[in-house]
Amino acid sequence: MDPPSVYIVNELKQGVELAMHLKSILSSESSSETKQILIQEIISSYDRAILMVNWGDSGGQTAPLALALAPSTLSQPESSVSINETPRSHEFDQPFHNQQEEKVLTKKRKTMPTWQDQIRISTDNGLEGNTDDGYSWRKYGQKTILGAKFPRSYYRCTYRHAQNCMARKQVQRTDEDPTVFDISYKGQHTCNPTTKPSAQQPESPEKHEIKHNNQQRPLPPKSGEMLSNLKENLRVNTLDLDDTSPCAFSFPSASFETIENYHDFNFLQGSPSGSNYFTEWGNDFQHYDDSNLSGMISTTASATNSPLAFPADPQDFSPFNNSGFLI
DNA sequence: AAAATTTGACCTCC
DNA sequence: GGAGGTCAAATTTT
Repeated sequence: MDPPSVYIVNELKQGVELAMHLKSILSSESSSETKQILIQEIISSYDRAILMVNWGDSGGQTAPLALALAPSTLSQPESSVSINETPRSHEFDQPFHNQQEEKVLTKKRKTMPTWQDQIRISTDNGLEGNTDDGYSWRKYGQKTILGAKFPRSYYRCTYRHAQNCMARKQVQRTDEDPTVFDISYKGQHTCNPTTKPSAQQPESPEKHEIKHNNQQRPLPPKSGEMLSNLKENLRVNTLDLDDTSPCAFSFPSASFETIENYHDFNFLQGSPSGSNYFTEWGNDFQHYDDSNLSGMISTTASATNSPLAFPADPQDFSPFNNSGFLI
């Protein structure tokens, strides 16, 4: 489904407005920082518009999460979000009902996750806690990665067993900037957010590395709140989008059902292909690598003191809500 | 005591 | 065989 032109027009209009704003302050006393922000916003706005156009040409595939997350308002200068379509692999294994069956048929279990898409989010002040996405996660592993200075941590939804929620994410501090974290999401949250404790959720990936600040904010956040957080903390950079064109916009169409709640991306709704992920999850509960059909979203984010809301999973088909963040 | 994290072992893929 | 991902027992934290 193509994004309605109105969205594209809005982005372009915003770009124009921002440019005008910038023009008006160029000769003023405004700090160079403010100008920089405006410039970045202008660029981001146009980038998003371009993305939308490209997306529209991509044959009905959904746009990347980051596109939806792209803030339409000025954001804090120190934050940034960039989208990286980074097809890491292709996750098209056949769905199996159990591991045995899978072994019999293919002898392979797809342990290697297949991260298909990557969104880069980064903020400046490298404090932890900023990447809290509103979901409750349980760390289940850590691995040193070849060539990486810092180990990668693996998390799964706290409600994995209680609610068969197979959502996972991995976090890795980037080599270049220790204050920046790579956060990749995989799978969908099938847990019912409304049943989650309203207070205290562990969670930010980084919390494991630095356990001091601000953790425990109520979860899951209301969607409005999260959107607000996003807008306040992130800036979108649409770099690298074209590098991986073959896989760009490869999210299952349903992915945006979550996102639309934040940005009114209603045009994503009703995509024909999104309805069966859920079933697979339910049946294939036992193996860890079941999210063949799901797109992977990864973000690079450095934490800040302010919690950064981020939809961990764009494909939440939970019958309870579409946003995945309903209270 | 329960929940969460740590960490070495195990598994699968390349 | 190596790398990355996950499991699960041990340990730590709440």
